[in-house]
Amino acid sequence: MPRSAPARAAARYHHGDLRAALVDAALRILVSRGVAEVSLREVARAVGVSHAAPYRHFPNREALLADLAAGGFERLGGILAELPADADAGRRFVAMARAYVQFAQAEPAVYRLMFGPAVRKADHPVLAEAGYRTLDALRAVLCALGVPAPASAQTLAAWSLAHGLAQLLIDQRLEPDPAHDAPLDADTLVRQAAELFLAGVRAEQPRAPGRARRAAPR
Amino acid sequence: MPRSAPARAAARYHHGDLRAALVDAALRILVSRGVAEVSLREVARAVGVSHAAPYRHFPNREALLADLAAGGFERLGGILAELPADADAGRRFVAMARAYVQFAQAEPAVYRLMFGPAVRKADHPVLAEAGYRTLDALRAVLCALGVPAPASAQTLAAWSLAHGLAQLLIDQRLEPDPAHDAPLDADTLVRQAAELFLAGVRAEQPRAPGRARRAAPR
DNA sequence: CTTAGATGTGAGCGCTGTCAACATAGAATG
DNA sequence: CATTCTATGTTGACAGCGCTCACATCTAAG
Repeated sequence: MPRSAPARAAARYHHGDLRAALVDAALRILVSRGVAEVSLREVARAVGVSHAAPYRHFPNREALLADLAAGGFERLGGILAELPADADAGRRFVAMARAYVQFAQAEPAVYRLMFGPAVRKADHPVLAEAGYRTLDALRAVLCALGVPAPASAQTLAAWSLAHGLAQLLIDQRLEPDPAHDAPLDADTLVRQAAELFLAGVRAEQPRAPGRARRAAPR
Repeated sequence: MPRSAPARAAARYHHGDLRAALVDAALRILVSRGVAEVSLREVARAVGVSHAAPYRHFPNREALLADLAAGGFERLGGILAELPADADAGRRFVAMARAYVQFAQAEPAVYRLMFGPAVRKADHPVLAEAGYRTLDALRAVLCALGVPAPASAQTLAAWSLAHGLAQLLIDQRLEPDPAHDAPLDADTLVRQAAELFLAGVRAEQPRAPGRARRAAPR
């Protein structure tokens, strides 16, 4: 069966849009069988081209994975951008944390690709940029909460909390310890953690009248 | 040159303690060149045995990696256990967070192995157990802080914070955004994050009656 | 039409994990 | 001591992988 618009005949020498088809197949394999199974040869096989064809569109395997990661950043960015606007910045923060972790749980393999070491961001500056922009959404909410500096420890701590929670959840590190029966509802956990964080921010906030101690560490 | 005590002759058929030598060589390669370079054949080469010899001691590559991860848990457990006792539970908590992140930064590849998906804990229950025991140390400190349930959201949030911070740091996700010149001293960041967390815990604490926070801070 | 560039093919290299058959050493047993 | 058993190491092989090359084919510009 032909696979896309410009493909009318069954077997054509030129594919039409091989690059997109490769990314598509790779994503399917990534989601269903894990990153280890995403080989250029397997992807080529899935699309129905020769094993060397992908090299006309990607310099190497990592570049293909980087493309998948970039797609993940796009989806995550869209989700965070379309969160319902809430007057209460605190509720907005909690909602964002929940959406963030839910994304990681919905696409664990992609999430690992986005933030893990599989694709070195040094070789793919687009990804570093995408990461910064994702962080910007978080910054905006925290700014509305009254957190001063844009790259403050609070912002990074918030991200760390969400990232750590996501990571631990998708790597099954928070499975209920057999010693203590805890059903562990992930979403509840995220909400509680986010509120705990909020409590911390609000507790430290009043101490800054006009802003007391700013950067000046040590 | 002979490599260990029971090896006096230059080339013996039996190695003496090949298993330990393999783990040792693997760790060296892991640290110096990354997990991707840790191949059974390369490790065997480094030790000076044939390429199939490792299969007498490990059923597959993942089992060798699991051993490295277990070693990491042991070292981390030792570090956390030997933290200087401090009367103030809050200071103890901050010290623990710092030690935790410092370990991750000192042995990033091992840390990733310990908590990442490279080694499936389902196949290596020893690792899951080790993870729980590491968490126990954290639980103890938080318990001293007055956090009620042992598997409470607070405990998991604390772990998530430390884990996320460690992960983001070793994956270079917190590199100073070129847009904002922040030198980003990791240790300061960890301390601030930990104190923010403490503030949150203390702010939520008084709501629990029957026992106010005893660990009278400052 | 001609030709140049882009895109897909096929063969092949060296690497890997893993297995099976074989070789050897050390320990247990007679 | 001689024998046998078992643990351990070796050799050889297979399939799969990333990647590169020379070549084939298609598309489009001149």
